[in-house]
Amino acid sequence: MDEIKIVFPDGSAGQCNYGTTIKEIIASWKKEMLPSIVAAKLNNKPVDLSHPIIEEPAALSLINIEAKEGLEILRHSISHVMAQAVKDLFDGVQITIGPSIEEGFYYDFDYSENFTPEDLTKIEERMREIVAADYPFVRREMSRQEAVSFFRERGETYKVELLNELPEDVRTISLYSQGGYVDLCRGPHIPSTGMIRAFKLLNVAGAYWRGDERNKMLQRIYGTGFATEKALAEYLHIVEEAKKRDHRKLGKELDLFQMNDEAGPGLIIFHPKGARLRNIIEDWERKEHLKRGYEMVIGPQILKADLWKRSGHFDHYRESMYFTEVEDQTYGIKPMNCLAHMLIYKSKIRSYRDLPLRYFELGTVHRHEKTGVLHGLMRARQFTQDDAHILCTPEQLNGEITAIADFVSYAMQVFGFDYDVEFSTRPEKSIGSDEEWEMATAALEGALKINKIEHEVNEGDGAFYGPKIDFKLKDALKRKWQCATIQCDFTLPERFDLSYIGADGEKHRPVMLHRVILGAIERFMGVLIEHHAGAFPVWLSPVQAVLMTVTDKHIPYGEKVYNDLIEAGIRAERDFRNEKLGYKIREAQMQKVPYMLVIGDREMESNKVSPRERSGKDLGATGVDEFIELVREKSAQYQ
RNA sequence: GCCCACGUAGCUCAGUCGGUAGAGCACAUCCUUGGUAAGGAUGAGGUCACCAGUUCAAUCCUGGUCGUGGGCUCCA
Repeated sequence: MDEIKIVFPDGSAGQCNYGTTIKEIIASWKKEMLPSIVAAKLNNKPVDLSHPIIEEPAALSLINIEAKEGLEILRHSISHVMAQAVKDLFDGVQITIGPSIEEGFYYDFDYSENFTPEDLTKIEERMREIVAADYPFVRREMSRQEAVSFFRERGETYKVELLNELPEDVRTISLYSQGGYVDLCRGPHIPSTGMIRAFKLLNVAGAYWRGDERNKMLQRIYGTGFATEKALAEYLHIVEEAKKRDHRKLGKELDLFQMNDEAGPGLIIFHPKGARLRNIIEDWERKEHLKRGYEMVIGPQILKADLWKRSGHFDHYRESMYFTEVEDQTYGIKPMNCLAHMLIYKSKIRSYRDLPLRYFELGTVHRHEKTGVLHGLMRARQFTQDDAHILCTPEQLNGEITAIADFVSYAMQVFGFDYDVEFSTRPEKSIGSDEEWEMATAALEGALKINKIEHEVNEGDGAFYGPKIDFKLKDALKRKWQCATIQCDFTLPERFDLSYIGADGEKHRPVMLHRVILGAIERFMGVLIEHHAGAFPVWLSPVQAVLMTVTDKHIPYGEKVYNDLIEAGIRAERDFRNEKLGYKIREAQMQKVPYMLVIGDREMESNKVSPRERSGKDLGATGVDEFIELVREKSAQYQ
């Protein structure tokens, strides 16, 4: 067979000689495209550009460097270049794995010394040399046996381990090399190192071999790469922007909360303004839950350990719980709110006519999170969930899930977020029977299907007592945050022997849903802070307006206006200090207060205020009532 | 919990190759009464995270503890 029929990416037909490489085909077809093509797909299989065409049919499509897939290949190739640079510079380094990840790539190394930030600079320099040398990425295939002895000879024991753990049926192993560096890799890769134009090494971190904490800690170098310098600069700019928005930084600057060494790690102390913000959110929660048929309940903070044994928490969640001894009794400090809700249900005989019962609690829980995971408001040891437990008949399950999904959708709209939905199934460590899990899984999945809710599936990611639907909101920087979740639980009603009397006069087991809407209020506040960069919309602003006098003689009138605003429920503050107006404005601006009300001669004479928006826009002289109305309009969600 | 880095005034940070520290902002007092992002002067403020060790001498070196940050594992 000398001639092979090929189908070009645009669908047109052509032919080439047996063994012609894809690169050669593109060169003769549309040469100008070559610089932006990292790899190709041959009959939908990703391959290198150096791949020869030796089979029919040969349908080609190209992978552009700017496309998601192209970027992944580019980054993966950069990680190989980085590994080469590290091997060149440091003796005795063992390479392990180095994939591309969402925002870049990493490579894990086993090395006796620690890499320093200066080392990163050196590695980058060496990488630039490798890029300048324009080494081709060469694919080589060998048998499993050959590959094992090849890496064993080179002292790359991690690669040998990887090879040994490949499934039996993998017989041929592919290796990629560039400029003397060889790595075990499936590929494809970019044609040569010269194609790399924009990359940066970001930081060094520890990472367990194969992500298992029982294994050795390796050193991971993170980096990122883009098709162009411009795209890299844009990415680095977003990283900077994220740093500026860091809720821990803004929390301090805006005087919202503190974390205090003396109080303990993971414990949040809300300052007046942070407490106000939190109260606004919680008021909104109560109002919305009452509207939707929830009843508010309040459980105790500690419950006897025996009860936690009964619920299964003692066996499955003990490591994350705090315990305390009182009068020879062990009490568990609640890490979840469900127990008291179970006891409320059990306090009397329930009829099917009572269901569904929806118990809502802004429940404060304590979880003994590992120190290394604590992160400002996002990950604390004490936090408050907008938690509810719904007890219903199996038939009602669908409607309840639908209603929750609607609630979440409404909440996200009110707070201004987009979101994704993820569905998680049974994890390894779980309680309950197979049938229960199947029923619960089918119920959640069914509701998603009926309501046509688009979602991803995370196998094995569910809670230990049931499968769950997670809603991940997306903030202004497109970062995802876990907030709402719906978890189906057939186990707890069983363990607590919950029942209701059905229309048939018989006892039946109710089904339970655990759900949160905003999740942890603390985390949600953290997300809000970062989403708005601290400049909250009027309805959420801890301080909605600052009154500022031009001179001391305006203070009496200022006090009168202040009283009017406070009376009307506006969160106003006074800045009547002996400072210039510009100074007061600057301060209010940095505190990101939505309105600054200037009070001088003109306002005093006309009985008005002059609001200046946070944007810098001057609204001109406005009656006090008129201003109150304006703020009310902008706070409609809250009223 | 694990790996690495870090911890200096209320905040942001400088500094001391071992001889008990400094700036800007904030704060206080005084002057100034000034219309849309910093008016001026003076002053107060630190057991250099904590505990040991080495040393004539430790904020600096060593070890430990606590905390913070970036990750890993885990998770609302």
